[in-house]
Amino acid sequence: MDDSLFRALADPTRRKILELLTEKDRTAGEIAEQFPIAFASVSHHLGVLKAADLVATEREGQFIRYRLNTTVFQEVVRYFMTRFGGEGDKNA
Amino acid sequence: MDDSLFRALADPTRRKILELLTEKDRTAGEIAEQFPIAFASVSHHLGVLKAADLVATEREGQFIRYRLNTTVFQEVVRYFMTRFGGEGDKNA
DNA sequence: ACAATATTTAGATATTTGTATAAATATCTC
DNA sequence: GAGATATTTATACAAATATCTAAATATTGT
Repeated sequence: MDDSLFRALADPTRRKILELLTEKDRTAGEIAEQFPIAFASVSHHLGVLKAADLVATEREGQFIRYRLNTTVFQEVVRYFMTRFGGEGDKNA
Repeated sequence: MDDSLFRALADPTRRKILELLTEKDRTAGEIAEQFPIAFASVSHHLGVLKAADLVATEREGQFIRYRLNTTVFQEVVRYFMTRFGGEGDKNA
């Protein structure tokens, strides 16, 4: 299991970004305006998430649209279920 | 979802400790000797895991025995499944 | 090509973190 | 209680990280 994945998940801002992307795909700016920190800082977080393959991007004119890469989340779930008891899903 | 949980999982040594505890409960010393770092450093990691409630301890004479707290792992799985697509288990 | 908008990259800084050594605490045995 | 073993806590330090401001890059529209 890739180290960058868990490190990416370790930051609350990044987890919040992921949750925002659960609702719908968003541009970098739309994401950034949800946080009290500088745009450049959010951009850094987006880079970390992308490096961990948790999100993917697509340019759309001037904008860059971010979306979740759900495949990787399935890998995370699989990691936990296979290693730490497969009963975690019974009443999820 | 608690921040300490994901931060605890972000370190590869700590994840390895958790995997060791999957096999069987172990004392701090048994865990520490599996790693090339100082005992005190492993002890620090154990403290982080315990603070995140990922492991529990029980004193056994001179020894302190560590075991997984599987409940918390189920919470992690639930976190991912509810937020990021519940299909992650289909072929786990 | 220029100005405006969207986003990332670069450089700087303060905080956090992983590790080490040394000291402290707890338990056991004699 | 003294000495041995097991473990944690304290302190220090180097490396990693989150944030900032400023500069750079990319796209659009005039």
